[in-house]
Amino acid sequence: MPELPEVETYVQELAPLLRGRQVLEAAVTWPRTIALPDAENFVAQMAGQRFADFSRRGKYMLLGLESGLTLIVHLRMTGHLLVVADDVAVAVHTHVVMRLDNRQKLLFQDARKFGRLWLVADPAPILAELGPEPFAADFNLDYLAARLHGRSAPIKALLLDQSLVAGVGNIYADEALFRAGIHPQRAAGSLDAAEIATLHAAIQEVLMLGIAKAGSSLGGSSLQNYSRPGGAPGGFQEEFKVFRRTNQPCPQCGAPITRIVVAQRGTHFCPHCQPSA
DNA sequence: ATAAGGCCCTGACCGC
DNA sequence: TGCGGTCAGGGCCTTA
Repeated sequence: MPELPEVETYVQELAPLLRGRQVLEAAVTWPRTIALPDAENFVAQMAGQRFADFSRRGKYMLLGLESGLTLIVHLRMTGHLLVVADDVAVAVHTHVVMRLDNRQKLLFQDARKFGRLWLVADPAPILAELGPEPFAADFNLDYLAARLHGRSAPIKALLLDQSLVAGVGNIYADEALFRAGIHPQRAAGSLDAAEIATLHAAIQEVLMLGIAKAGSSLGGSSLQNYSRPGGAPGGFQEEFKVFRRTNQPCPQCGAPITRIVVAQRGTHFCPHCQPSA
């Protein structure tokens, strides 16, 4: 599941491939992929659009078009965007094809069909519920403390809440909590000031490390399902400390990593380094 | 308002 | 080998 680091890398790698390119025609084969407008209007409106600028907000990719419209893409679990030559056979799970003006085509593939595309004049309503970017000034200790104050939900659940901080998903939530030495089931409101500060730093650090890895030409990315926009597979086994390392030794103390379920999500932690209370 | 659970999907995996 | 069942999970929706 692509999270902020992978989406950031995606955007950076897509930009040079798409900037200035015009969409000659679009086709949609799984209409539910298109969140806005409906698939028919999406196809009609995408024709002739030219890609201009590229950015990211949380896990959303924002592909700005010269017309002023924005193509928003959320990969969710298994979505991929890739640019291939026009004559490449379209693989299974390809739900959107956009033929470009340079004998290439932009594909959206998604085995699980959770990913979504929007074509809108104003991205703001789509992004309205997102919290601050993890590296922005408004994601600070005062903010985090205020948002955690009084909350009984497990801290892991709040880290997954995109309105608290945008872009953290299941992988980096587990990694941040491990780095901070905080048990994922701790009631969010029970964290003291020192723990909040440690967690705040840990969130930024694991995301930064993720970006460095996802962006490095050798390291590839984190995820089995993640592949580069050009189509080459990203590296699969990431050096995560705890994520999906059930029963493997903790890199800090050697205790076996434990897997539990928190907020309906598989959750991995070290019971020794992340004591429950 | 908050918390918890279901839902969408299908490839991977497991046990028989 | 084949087959049925279970699991994974981001964001959205419903329920309490």
